[in-house]
Amino acid sequence: MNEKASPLIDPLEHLLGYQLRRASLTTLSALSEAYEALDLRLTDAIVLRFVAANPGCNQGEISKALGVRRTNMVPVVSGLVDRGLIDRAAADGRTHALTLTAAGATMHDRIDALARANEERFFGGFDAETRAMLLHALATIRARGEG
Amino acid sequence: MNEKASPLIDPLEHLLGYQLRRASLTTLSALSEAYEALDLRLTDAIVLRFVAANPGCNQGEISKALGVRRTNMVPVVSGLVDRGLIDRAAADGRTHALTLTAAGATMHDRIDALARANEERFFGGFDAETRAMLLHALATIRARGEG
DNA sequence: TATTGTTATACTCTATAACTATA
DNA sequence: TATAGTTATAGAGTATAACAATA
Repeated sequence: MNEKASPLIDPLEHLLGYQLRRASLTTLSALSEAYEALDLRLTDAIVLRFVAANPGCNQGEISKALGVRRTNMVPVVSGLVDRGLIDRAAADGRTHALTLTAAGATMHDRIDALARANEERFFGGFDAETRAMLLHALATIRARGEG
Repeated sequence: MNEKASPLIDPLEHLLGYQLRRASLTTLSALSEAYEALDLRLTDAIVLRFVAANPGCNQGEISKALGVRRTNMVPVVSGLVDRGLIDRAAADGRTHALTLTAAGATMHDRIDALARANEERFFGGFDAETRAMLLHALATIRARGEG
């Protein structure tokens, strides 16, 4: 029969938007698999990072920064509180100030180590100038969507 | 009260993996909105492109090329057949050869125009050398995930 | 009146298991 | 035995509407 390795012509090869998606999925699925060892999803890890960087923030602020709906933040934060990784303290009557617990801080260190390893795996082969250029290009692309 | 525009420190700003995701979502959601005028989803458009570039291919080959499960390809192809955009002809007893109908070819032209406009919007501001560099970097990233 | 957090809900996307028919 | 297509289903992710409590 036909034994060609890749019998199809790829009409998307030159489309930057599509290649951006495939590359993004590649790095994120690898990171997601790494986080499984910590029983965390990507969003859990991102929220822990935000709380670590912004102690006392509330979940509405995190939602806005991540560009996700307020409603979808609820089960994520609640889950992290239930697991004892985040502490939720009443700030005013309707806002809760979020901070990492000691267990959350330990988890954050593990997250950071896995994320750094993932960055090294996928981007470590590029020199500093190329990485800076990539970062700048990605920020430019995002700005073109928001503007 | 606190009137800062962005009160949160973004701990993900330097992470290429995360910025890759945000940039990818930016370009894809814009393209997805553009396709709504044609009543097509992103996957529909991609499949039409593959059939256009590879007349006579089957849906298993498309699945493999796109990196999606066989099972999830079924409703996509069936929907395009039902809408008269793709023709499905028995090749052997279990394989169907897919080709574009005349309506499918017309739709493909519209898809291509919208995709080109989207590429121009998000990547047209980069010079040819930068775009080539981006494309090469993205391919390299993907290869590091598959290897 | 606007904002924060919440519940309920629905739709899309993606993933697995199991089945039929065919090579 | 392996492959192509399919069905049913379950899990994520993401969307909207509506509500209570508070600013």
